[in-house]
Amino acid sequence: MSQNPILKSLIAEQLVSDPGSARGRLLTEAARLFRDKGYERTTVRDLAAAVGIQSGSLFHHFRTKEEILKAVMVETIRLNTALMQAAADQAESPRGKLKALVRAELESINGQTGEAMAVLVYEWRSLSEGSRAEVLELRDIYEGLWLSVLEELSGKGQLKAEPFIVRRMLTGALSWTVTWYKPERGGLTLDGLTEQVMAMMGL
Amino acid sequence: MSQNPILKSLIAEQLVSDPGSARGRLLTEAARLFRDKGYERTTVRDLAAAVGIQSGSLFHHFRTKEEILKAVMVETIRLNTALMQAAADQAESPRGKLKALVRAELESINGQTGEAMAVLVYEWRSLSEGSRAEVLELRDIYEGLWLSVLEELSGKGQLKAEPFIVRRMLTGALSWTVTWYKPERGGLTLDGLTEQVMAMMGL
DNA sequence: GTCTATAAAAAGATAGAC
DNA sequence: GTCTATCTTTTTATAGAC
Repeated sequence: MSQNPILKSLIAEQLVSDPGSARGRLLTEAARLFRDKGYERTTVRDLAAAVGIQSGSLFHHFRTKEEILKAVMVETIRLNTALMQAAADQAESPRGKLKALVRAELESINGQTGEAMAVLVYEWRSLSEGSRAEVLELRDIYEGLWLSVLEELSGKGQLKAEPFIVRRMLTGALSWTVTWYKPERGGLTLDGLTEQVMAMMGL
Repeated sequence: MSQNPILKSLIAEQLVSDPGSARGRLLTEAARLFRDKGYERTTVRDLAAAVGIQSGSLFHHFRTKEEILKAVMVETIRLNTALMQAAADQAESPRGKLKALVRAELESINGQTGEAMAVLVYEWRSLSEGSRAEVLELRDIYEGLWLSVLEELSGKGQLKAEPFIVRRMLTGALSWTVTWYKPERGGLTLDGLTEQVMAMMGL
């Protein structure tokens, strides 16, 4: 199992769980179930069965079911903030940076960690009030990354609408791809999809 | 209670429930609860309380809780197909038609029927397999309306990306506005938001 | 058409043995 | 760290009176 160097360093810093560990495997399976069935429809018995243990044993790892949801969200946003940062750093021009961000977010949503990204976007309501604050704080960092690139682009007159509105439109549009984009069949590659998104914005 | 003439004629044809009727009021309240708490977190007791009856009495109107979800979706898509058709018919040019569709969908999502539109988009997973077919059939008509306008625009060389991809991006982007767009505070009107969306596409 | 009462099942969580 | 067994609560749905 070869691992992304970014993921590797986050694991070393204990900011995300090793996918090979018991906790990591549970969170991976939880993300998949939460995306497919929704958090509420997923029972603790489903979660336990997915990693091959009994439901009672789950509570040795997490105090409540909601704590699992929160962990999925926190670790996902930490990982993806690092991924976006790395993507943006690779490019020089503002346009190149935006394209790299779009590509990276599409990859996250439709790739291995896609389940977890979808959970982050669509299961917000199921997070308890207390947990929201922590996730929100992390999300602000993530969004700040996007905004700084969009504002740079806007400053050069290359953006046709307001940066914060463009970002919100992109959030909706890119996350929605999880419901329809199937890279396996049909000729549209991730790069092709990225191009379409950029083209749509006249970039 | 003055009513939209389009809504009025749909009620007359018994394609959607009168919001004043018992059934109509229940569906309105159900849509609101389903959007705010999610379908699964909303109990039949919540639904009953929202219209001032006991939970047992609900089952005189609907056989199951899921039937309520399905009814919300079916009636919402019927109403909105009619609304989009009327909007598109008002404009002459392809660009004008697209703008009218964007405006109308934003209005639906963020206006009085917005709760129900959000349910349609975000509660799809909670619909039983059997019910999906019926809703899907109606959705195809709705989407066909958008596609014909986008293809017309594309034929004139005014669209920078493929019609079906643009539509899917718009679906995600416009429905996502329900999570952040607050017309009351902040200066952005619905027309302003519509302009931003069109501008983003270079239109 | 709504009420009360309750059946029947499902779900989150706990306790103690191994 | 996982198992079995079970408690407690919640939830959908039903039955029959009014």
